[in-house]
Amino acid sequence: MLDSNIHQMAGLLKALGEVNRLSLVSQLCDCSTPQNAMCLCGCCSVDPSGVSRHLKVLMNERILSVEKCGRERSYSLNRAYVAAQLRALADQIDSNQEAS
Amino acid sequence: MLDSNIHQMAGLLKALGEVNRLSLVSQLCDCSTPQNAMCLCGCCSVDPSGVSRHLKVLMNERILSVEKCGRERSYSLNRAYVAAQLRALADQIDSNQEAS
DNA sequence: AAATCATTTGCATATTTGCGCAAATATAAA
DNA sequence: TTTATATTTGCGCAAATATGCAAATGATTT
Repeated sequence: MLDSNIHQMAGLLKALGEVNRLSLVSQLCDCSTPQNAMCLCGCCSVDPSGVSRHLKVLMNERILSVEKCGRERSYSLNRAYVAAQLRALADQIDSNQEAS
Repeated sequence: MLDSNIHQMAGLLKALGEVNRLSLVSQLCDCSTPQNAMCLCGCCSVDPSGVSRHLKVLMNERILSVEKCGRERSYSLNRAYVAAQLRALADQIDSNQEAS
């Protein structure tokens, strides 16, 4: 596995590997429509500023997308991208064994 | 997604989401035979005690298995388990969208 | 314009995490 | 038994992280 890929993948996994952030992702995963931050506050025990920061981390890893709607911001999960990354890693783990 | 599953999954992702640990996993992924800790030191810039701690974290998340061989311990990647967990998450992300 | 609502940011703090070094432990070899 | 090798653990430290609160910002409503 290439070094740059390892860094990128580690960044993605680290962003997902925090309970409150994964709860946010899980919540967005169950919604077909984008959700704003206030609404997302309900699913994890963190105040709005904390949620805002977590969403920012998820954005930086391209896990979420935003759309501005008036004074709210609607977040949605980049399903295809995240799923593809996870499957790519799973595929490597499954199939990459070589001699020695 | 169930709360206990979120914690478990977050633990797995957090363990994988650190560059040196993911490098260790990547290294083990490329080997068909188990590797000992000294050998694994080469793939990340961490001293033996650090590697030992990282391996312990990965063990706690069931990502690796050990086998004692004399004074060495041979580590191997639990390919099926890790790949299955990652795919399960990818599947949920792909398919779990519901109304509203 | 003033009030209100949603979100972000500065600040302080507590906790966690990764790290190296040195010492301890475990096991094998001389 | 002494020595050497592999691994783990205690300790301290520095950096990163998560969090809440209060203030700032942006945008809508009254």
